[in-house]
Amino acid sequence: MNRKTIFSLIAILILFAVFGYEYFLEEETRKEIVNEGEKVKGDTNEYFLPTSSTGQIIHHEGYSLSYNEAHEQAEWVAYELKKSHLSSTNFKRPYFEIDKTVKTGAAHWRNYKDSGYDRGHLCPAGDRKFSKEAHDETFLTSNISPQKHDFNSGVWNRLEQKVRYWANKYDGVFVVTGGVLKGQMKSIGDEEVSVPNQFYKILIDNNTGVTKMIAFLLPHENSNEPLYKFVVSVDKVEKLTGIDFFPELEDSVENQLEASNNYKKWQFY
DNA sequence: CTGCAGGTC
DNA sequence: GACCTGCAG
Repeated sequence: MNRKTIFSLIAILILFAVFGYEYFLEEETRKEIVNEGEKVKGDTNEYFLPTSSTGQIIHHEGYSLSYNEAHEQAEWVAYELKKSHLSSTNFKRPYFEIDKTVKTGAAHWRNYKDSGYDRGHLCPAGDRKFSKEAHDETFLTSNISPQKHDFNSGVWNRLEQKVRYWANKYDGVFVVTGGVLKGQMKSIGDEEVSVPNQFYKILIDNNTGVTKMIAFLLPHENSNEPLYKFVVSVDKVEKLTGIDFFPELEDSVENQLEASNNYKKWQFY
């Protein structure tokens, strides 16, 4: 074997090493963005996860969800919004992507194209701005529900901003949100993604001493009414959705908090 | 912040 | 389909 041949072989080996390493890095990146959804991540406050009526709970890095295949969207999305998560950084919006960890197949964003409905985030991108990965992860279609644009950019957006206000004020809140997937609903796209007639959002906070809860139930239409007018008991949302929201709480605490629609512990202004 | 539409490659 | 820019509530 002459010297030229040896150099050629070494060069080829180096090329394989470099490309192999790059492929490895890409694999790692993919796992970060769309993990296998098998483990509860350290950042997920499992204690507050609701039950699933569909048997398909998925854990991502930045949020967990229960996917309802019949309606092609999550029945709930849950995550903790810590005070330290609040950030003013501005990431460019990525493209919506099918959530491959949904074994029954998550909806394609094409269902929403020209439907007249927004691809409405359940876990808002604005709540996951502490990292590019967490932000982009909210653009999985398992985190999306059809929403009227006026509603999404209006009263729903106001509520999401209020949640950020409370996360800052009360040093973090745990959030569960979704559409009410019951009754007669319109649907959009070839996969017939259901359009909920109501959306709910439930908050729990145990960071400031006494555990407190608040639940909102909003008709799927824009409104200029103040947000407190949409407050309901957690029990009411449970009856509507068939979901048990905080099963791990001690029963006496759970029963008392979930029956109440008193929002005096939550400061609105 | 919340999003969509249109044009290019 | 991916990517960019512009526009709207």
